[in-house]
Amino acid sequence: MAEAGFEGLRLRQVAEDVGIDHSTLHHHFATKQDLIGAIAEYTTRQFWTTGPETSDPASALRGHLLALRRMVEDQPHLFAVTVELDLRARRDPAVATAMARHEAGWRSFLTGVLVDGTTRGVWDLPVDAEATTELVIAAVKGVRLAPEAAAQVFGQLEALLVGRAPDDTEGERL
Amino acid sequence: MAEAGFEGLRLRQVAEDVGIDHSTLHHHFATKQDLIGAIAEYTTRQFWTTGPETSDPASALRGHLLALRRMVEDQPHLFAVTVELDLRARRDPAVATAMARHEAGWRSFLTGVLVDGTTRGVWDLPVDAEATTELVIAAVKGVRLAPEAAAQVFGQLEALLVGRAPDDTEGERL
DNA sequence: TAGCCTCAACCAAGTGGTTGGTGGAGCTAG
DNA sequence: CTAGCTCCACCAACCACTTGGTTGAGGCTA
Repeated sequence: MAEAGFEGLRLRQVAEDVGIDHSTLHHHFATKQDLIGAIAEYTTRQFWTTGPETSDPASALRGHLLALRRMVEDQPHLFAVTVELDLRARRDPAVATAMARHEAGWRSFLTGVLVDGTTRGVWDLPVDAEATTELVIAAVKGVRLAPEAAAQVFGQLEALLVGRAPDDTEGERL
Repeated sequence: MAEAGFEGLRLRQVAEDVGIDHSTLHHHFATKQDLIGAIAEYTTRQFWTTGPETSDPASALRGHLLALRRMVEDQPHLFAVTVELDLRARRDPAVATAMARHEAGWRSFLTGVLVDGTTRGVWDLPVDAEATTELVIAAVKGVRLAPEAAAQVFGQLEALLVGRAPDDTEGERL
């Protein structure tokens, strides 16, 4: 998937990759649609990572960004598939709902953290919670296409929001 | 293209849309590759808009963001194709070079403006030129998938960088 | 026997691409 | 004017191949 994308997704190839006949594949997934639905389901589920509990909005946001950055760098293929899914969602209702569900959770988490920070006066910038949520989501979605720039993007985003100087070479502190 | 994407791009369909036989299409574009190359060429060329000349980095950046926002809102199909191209570029060298060329120009423009602003001390935030360039590019690329959030994303980005309160309902001032 | 899981063979519907040929616009020589 | 010629855009028919999906016939374990 991550290599060929949906455009190059062939049932025979998938079957061969897992070492079975392509007709056998139909035994597990009745139609190609079902396979794709399962892919969408599986992929979005991969993002269910429970970050460390933090009551501080700033470090919560920082931790979230760091976690995303790590994921982009360590599992670029996962994000590659996500891009395919985002595109596919435009024409495939099943994928669309899976992605919408996934994104709704993400969105509410981000907005929650940002609102929390605003009420506590953590940000020293004009931060609109919803707008910033969209900004972060857009930035992450965009960086999926260029994982090598992940460090820069996340670093700068963090600097702007949480007010820390961007440096890529910080240590292991979580 | 914007509707079906590359995955659904069929020469016969394209030919029918323009009212010719599919074999005639081969008369103009020898192979499907050639057609796709032409699409990439044409699409990237659409972004050659010469913005208003400004010596002020802040308003230059603001104008750039505004122009992009307008484009996203007015020609979402154009950006839809761009997403397809970005994805295609992963496996198609021809598309990759076209996109790389286009992106290089964009990148150098952004970095130029940001560096300019830094030397003049325009930004009152820790703005790393290259990193911020990547951030802006990532945000724009991400927002293509959700044009309805364009106003929020660009507004917030502008607020963070140029330091203006995010409001979507400003007037026609250019 | 029953219930899965597996496969080879097959099918209809496309797929990109090729071939041979048609008809009209434009040019030139008689 | 017109006969002869070359382009050019066009098409119907065709080809080799791939696609997702089906069928029926085993095999394996319980």
